[in-house]
Amino acid sequence: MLSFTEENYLKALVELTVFDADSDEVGVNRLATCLEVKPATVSDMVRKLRNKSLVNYEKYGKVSLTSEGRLKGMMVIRRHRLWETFLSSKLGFSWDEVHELAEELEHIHSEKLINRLDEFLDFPEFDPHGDAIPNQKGEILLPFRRTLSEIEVGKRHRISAVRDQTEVLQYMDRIELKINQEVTIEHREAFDGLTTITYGNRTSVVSPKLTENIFVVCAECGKAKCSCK
Amino acid sequence: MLSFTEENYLKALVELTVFDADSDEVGVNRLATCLEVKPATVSDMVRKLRNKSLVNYEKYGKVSLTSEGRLKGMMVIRRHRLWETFLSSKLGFSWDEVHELAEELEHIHSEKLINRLDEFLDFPEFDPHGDAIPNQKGEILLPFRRTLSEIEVGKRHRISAVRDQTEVLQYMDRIELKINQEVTIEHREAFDGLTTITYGNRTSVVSPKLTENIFVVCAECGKAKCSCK
DNA sequence: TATAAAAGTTAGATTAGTCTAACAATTATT
DNA sequence: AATAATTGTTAGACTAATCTAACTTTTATA
Ligand SMILES: [Mn+2]
Ligand SMILES: [Mn+2]
Ligand SMILES: [Mn+2]
Ligand SMILES: [Mn+2]
Repeated sequence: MLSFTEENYLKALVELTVFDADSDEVGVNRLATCLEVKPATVSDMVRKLRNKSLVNYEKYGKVSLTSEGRLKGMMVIRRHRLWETFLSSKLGFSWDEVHELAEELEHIHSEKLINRLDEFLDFPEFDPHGDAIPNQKGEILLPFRRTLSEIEVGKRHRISAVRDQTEVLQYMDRIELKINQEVTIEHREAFDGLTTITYGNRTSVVSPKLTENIFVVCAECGKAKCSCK
Repeated sequence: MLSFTEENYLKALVELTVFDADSDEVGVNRLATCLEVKPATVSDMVRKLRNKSLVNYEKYGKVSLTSEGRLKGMMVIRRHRLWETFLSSKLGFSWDEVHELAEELEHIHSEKLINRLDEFLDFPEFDPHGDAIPNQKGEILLPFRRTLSEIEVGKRHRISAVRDQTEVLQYMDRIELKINQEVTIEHREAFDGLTTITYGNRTSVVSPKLTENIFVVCAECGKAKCSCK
């Protein structure tokens, strides 16, 4: 049985090498920053995870997940996202409150519990932030993702997901920007990336700090990578 | 914030000094047995809990809860019993499965979560084993309890609660003995305590190992201590 | 390519929770 | 009251997860 700590390392590795898909391996420093511990701590820990066949790693090399490690990490994310969905849809928590609670709940070790919860929630596909929920086998829809900071001016898009960070979510609440809402970029300032967006009957000027955390798809075809005119 | 371990010590102390109410203090050995650790471990730990003002204790003396310790312990039990109720009533787990899962869930630290859960479950008074659920203030109905092994022959009683032990619960399922069922003792063998009981349209011979774990009240007045003829 | 910077490792310390083995205090029994 | 049994404490060791400080390897740059 894995400890909370080991599970958090595997979860972070999935996030760094599967979701943020530039590379399927990652350095010790990067992992340390992400987990908010010192590189020395990570060095020790990845050796331990290698001995359990959960990661590939050798001294001074990069770290990557084995298929077993990837599955274990994916299951932590499945639990996290299902609990977030439960808290939001059944207990009425707002989308900026659920992540912190799910950080604890994700470590409850019972496959039966999580599958029953999945059923109770009617097998949701997405969590409250628009992130896909891995299935029982650890499989997940991994769409190519594009952020509001990358798309061209003038074309209608729809918000599909948001990075799960309290401040982002609370800010979006404040300007009434929601998942599934259609958004158009009116103007993007080359100098500092300040962006004017319209949505519903509103117009807002927002910074890259926000637009980099919002994922969108084409409003017409529903895809992030599309060839609609 | 208390660790899992500290919470388990407080929970055990509530069980030993509040529920099993012969005395409001307990020795190190007893506590050690109950927690399945060695007395040496308990000696260290209770000193630590005393320094946090959660227990009263001095070297070679007995251990008892302070009011703060009692409240903290009671809240662990509140969480445990609410999660058991959730697992049973919403996720369809059987009464012999819920305890083990609740042992993990009881350590999720969020008062807001547990109060929302309470509301979601419609403020249940009892968990699936008939145990009262402490309220938000840590108050609990503490009925005088009498077991099936103690009551007189011939008088009708009703099962109010069962000690939460997997084997007991599974055995009761097997002989179709349920909470709220009316039971009469037909005969109790003085030699070994073997007891013949009737309930519904059945008769069973059961041992003290079972009857000592089943709590009953008078079928007429609903009290454990009654003067009905 | 030589050197500087960045990335990564190791050694030694710390904290929480546990253990065993030896010892000390309290309580029960003759 | 003396002795035995029970109960409880202490010292020293171990594991997991973390840190700091010193050191080494790899990578980037002049
Ligand atoms: Mn989250
Ligand atoms: Mn976590
Ligand atoms: Mn229980
Ligand atoms: Mn527990």
